[in-house]
Amino acid sequence: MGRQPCCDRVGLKRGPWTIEEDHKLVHFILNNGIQCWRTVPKLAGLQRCGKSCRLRWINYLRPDLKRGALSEAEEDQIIELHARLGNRWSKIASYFPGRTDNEIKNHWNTRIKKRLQVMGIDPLTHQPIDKEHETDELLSITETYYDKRNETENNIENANDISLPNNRLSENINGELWNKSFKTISTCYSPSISLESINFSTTSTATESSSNVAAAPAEEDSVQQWMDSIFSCAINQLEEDLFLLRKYN
DNA sequence: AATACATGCAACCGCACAGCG
DNA sequence: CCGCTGTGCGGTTGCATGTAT
Repeated sequence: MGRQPCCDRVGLKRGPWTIEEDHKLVHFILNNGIQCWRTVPKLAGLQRCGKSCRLRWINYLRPDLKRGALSEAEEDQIIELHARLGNRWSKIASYFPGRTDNEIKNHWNTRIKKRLQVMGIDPLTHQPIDKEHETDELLSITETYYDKRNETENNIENANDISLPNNRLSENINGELWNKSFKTISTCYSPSISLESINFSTTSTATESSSNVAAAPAEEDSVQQWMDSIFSCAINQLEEDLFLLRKYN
């Protein structure tokens, strides 16, 4: 016995939405809100299935949607998030208020992928495509970089309470590359940040962590947000380093 | 001007998962 | 624990539009 279809498809309209349908859906949702998508088309007088209505609302009709092309800065952030999160488009979209997962996914598939390929980067792995021409040293650094980045980011993601850095972060933030990155951050981001001042410990308690976090540039941010900023900065720096290494090797 | 091909994006499909009885 | 339902997600498709020949 297969799964039942989400709705009775007989007599339901498919394909592009008309202006009249859009008006009906917007009018209904703004007046009644959304209790159950399955009932929305019936109550709104639409010959569509609930799923189709939901998609239309989320991807096109929501009033808080940001229109227009994605900026280069947004593209860069998508690349960085994709390297961390993979094809988890909804998760990536959550970093861009007013943008939808569908929009970001489409943008990735149609533009960013090509941009990365032109740059010689595999969009899937975010690693250089042509490894034959890389030097051993560069390959080693690249691998260390990605390993440490993945390990550390996984630890952050897996931490029970994302507001506290009481995970095994210190074990990962100890390589030379990371030291270098944090030094960079301390100059470009905030002079008060250093590995010493952060002093993440596997045994740190919530209170201890909070006092360390107080040195962070934006006290109102959660540690997760703060770490995101740090990683963003660190990753940019590392990518710049790799670029220079490639250039001069 | 006509045709073929490429591109971008809205929409659909099927699956996974959470919540509930 | 199990089955059903509703929702959300990621992959894919198909069409409209733009560009090249």
